Amino acid sequence: MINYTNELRQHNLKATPQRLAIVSALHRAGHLNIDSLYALMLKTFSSISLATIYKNMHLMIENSFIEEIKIPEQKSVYELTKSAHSHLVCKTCGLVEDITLNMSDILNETTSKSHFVISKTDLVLSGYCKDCQ
Amino acid sequence: MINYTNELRQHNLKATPQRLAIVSALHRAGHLNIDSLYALMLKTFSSISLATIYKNMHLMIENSFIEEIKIPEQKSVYELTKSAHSHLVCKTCGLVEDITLNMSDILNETTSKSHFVISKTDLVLSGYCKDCQ
DNA sequence: CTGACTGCAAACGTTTTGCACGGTA
DNA sequence: TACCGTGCAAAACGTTTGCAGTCAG
Repeated sequence: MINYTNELRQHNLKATPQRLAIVSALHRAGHLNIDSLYALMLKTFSSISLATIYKNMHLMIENSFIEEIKIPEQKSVYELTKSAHSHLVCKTCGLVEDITLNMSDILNETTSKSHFVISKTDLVLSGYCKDCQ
Repeated sequence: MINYTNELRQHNLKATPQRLAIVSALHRAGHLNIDSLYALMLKTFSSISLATIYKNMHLMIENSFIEEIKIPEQKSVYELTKSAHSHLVCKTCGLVEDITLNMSDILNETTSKSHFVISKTDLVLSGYCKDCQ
């Protein structure tokens, strides 16, 4: 199990036990919504507060340590910040998976068809995972 | 101003004045969040209830008459269902615009890199519109 | 030692519900 | 006329806040 103490400090965040637990839960699970994260945390911190979870999520999002992913017809999930990528979501079981796709054609097409300057692309591909097809 | 009476009925929805007003507001504005929609509705229906708005949104989403678009760091907006397309969002002024992009390369790449069967793609391109650059 | 973090409880904003009345088909 | 839809008020829900005590650095 990786120790995130230094990473947290580099993002101006104190390495409290609760925070370390949140981060390593995200590391292990990949993607978690608030409820699942809270449920996981309760296993090790029986008295952790939902307020603590929310406060930490905001703080870590502000400091770009984690990111929120909004998903159609599902609750948002959170993940540790990594290099840009897209998401696969299973409509049946809710599984969320990362996938790295080449966006350059899309961005070129956007530039030629609009007057927007794009700084971020969020792509969610919904369908059915291997097990649910 | 287009009359949506028949379209509503085709989707098993009675054409009430409130519902017609919601639909034509969406038609005119293109994309609206709940607050803006409610504010607009109050101009013509001074006693319309937020509960009515919510009930209608759900009903019309279930019947595929309208769709919710989830946007990073902004409130969701709603639009009349049209053929598949992506969205441009301005980080400064919040403007949401439709854009039709060719997704076939992305879908092919996804098929070759994963075991998901994709049925829907949601792409939000965030950046700066012509006026806000 | 000091400021930041935690847990609790209360507050808050948003969305949902139940119900009596009113309107569409 | 029969049912569906509306508006109101209350309830439920998820999230945020204030505060006193605790802990990391």
